[in-house]
Amino acid sequence: MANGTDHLDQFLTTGQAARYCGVNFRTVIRWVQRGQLEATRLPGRGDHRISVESLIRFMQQNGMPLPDEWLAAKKVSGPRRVLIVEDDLPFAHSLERILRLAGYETQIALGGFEAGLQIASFSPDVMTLDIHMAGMDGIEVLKALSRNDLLQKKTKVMIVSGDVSGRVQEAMSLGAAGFVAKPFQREELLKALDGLVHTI
Amino acid sequence: MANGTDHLDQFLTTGQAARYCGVNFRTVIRWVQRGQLEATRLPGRGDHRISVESLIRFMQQNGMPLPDEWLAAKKVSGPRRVLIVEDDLPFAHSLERILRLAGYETQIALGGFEAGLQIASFSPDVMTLDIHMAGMDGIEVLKALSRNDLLQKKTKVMIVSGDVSGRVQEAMSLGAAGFVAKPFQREELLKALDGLVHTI
DNA sequence: ATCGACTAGGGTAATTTGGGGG
DNA sequence: TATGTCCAAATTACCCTAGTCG
Repeated sequence: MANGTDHLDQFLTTGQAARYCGVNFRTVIRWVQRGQLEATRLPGRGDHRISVESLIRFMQQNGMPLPDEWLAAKKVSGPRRVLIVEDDLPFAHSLERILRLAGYETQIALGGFEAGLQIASFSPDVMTLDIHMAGMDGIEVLKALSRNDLLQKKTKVMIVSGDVSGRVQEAMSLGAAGFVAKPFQREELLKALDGLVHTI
Repeated sequence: MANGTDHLDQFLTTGQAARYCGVNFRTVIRWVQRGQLEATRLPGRGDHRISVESLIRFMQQNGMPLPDEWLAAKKVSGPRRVLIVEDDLPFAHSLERILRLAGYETQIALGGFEAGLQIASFSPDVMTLDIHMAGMDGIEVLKALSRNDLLQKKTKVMIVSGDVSGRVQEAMSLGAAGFVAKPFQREELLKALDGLVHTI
């Protein structure tokens, strides 16, 4: 236990997590108790075990620098991932082409249900959302994200829309993080996305 | 070796169990000695063998996260989970009441996007799907499930609908596993569900 | 400047956990 | 690789102090 690099680098003790964060282990315990950091407890004394993924998420959310070893070990995401939610397939593909050329990983969801599935499996950093899709309501997506406490937590929402009417205002007030009007130039899109991605 | 996928994945050594729990193998031995974790001993040196079921029970009782492989392999049993996809909230609640009284765990999704999110987080055994919802198309949900290779794999789909027109036929041909016409009697619903659940 | 609430960290004793050599 | 035993290190809960912020 004097050892910091155990056989199990999947789970960390409070002391190890504390060293990574540069704080006292009591502080880590408080983060856990406040529900800011996820941890499980062992039977017995109730020791905490913190998964590396949880800690990385926590540190990224709080703007803490990640240890170089993790960056080197690629435990931390490489290219940013964008989920394109769009029922107009040709348009989705053109979006995809632009984003891939710019170095993003992309995936396309043709509807709300698929978007929900892929949020979980793809864990995108950003979701572009057309709020005028047949068979689904972008506003509902935002509300559902809020209900499930996922908004801004992991995935930011960028509205892509042809109208600039009240619906966009509504979407922004519901927690969307960005907006691009259709039609747009390649640079506009990338600039807007870049702005979002660099706040993660 | 360190790998958990041995010839015999039914019984684990202390070391394997320890890796799953994120602790040292001595700690596992102590849990066994304290009677908190069930294990059998081999003749000879007295090696411990821990059945996967015992370990799952132990981990669940102590709120430890189970490895994804086990969740995917459905080694984890428990009450059957039903995801109710329904935008008519009063009706959804009455469905929920019936199912909970029958011992199911339930969750309600108010739309397609939420349904997608919850399929991932809730891992339901069955999803009841109204194919006539405002703002979403049940047929699209089935198609999306197929596209993502999830149909029948983990979650079966039971159509709940008021019409018996061609759309239901279409849904069944797309891979829905069951059907209940609205309005229904409590027994009809449970019987249909029971049929599905016991084929899992 | 003082108050109150909150946060980070220290000290202690009791207990659990983990390491080394048999 | 696993076990039993002994021992050292780590962790916890509890209480306390100092610093911060409005």
